[in-house]
Amino acid sequence: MRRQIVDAGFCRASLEENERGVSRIAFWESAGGSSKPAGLAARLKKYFDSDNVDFSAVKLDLGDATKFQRKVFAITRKIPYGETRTYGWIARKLKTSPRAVGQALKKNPVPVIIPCHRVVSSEGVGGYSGGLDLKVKLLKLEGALE
DNA sequence: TCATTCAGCGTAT
DNA sequence: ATACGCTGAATGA
Repeated sequence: MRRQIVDAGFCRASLEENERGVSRIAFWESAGGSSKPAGLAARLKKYFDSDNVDFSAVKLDLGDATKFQRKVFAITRKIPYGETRTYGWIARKLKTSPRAVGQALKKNPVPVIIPCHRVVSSEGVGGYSGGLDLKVKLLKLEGALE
């Protein structure tokens, strides 16, 4: 398993990948520091620099995700950069409830690559496991939010 | 147009 | 069996 740190100004991210694919991304607050991104890490960095980076081909290792969660993740990955969908929109596609969708998204092990921040509530932005402020920042970064 | 309520469904316990 | 959410629709004022 390989682990890299991406420094992105308003936050830092750790990126883990193994032979099966990317397994986890986690964020934390940043206050300086350094790293040398390469490969996918470089693309993540580019994304944080406000570029439209396409992660749709990135291989993922979803680990212990349930079947339902995988379905939600698959749909979420197809939401284009700069666009949003509602929990209800995904729920209708899967014939389930919006709440169940939120539950599943909360378990997303690889934010950004699976863009769960693009899934918002019908009124407002909804929640985010990495902190609501980060969700808002990502959406603004993509121009999906004023 | 708000503010509450509650239906609905996957998970955790 | 039961309680809880990254919700949303219905209800009531």
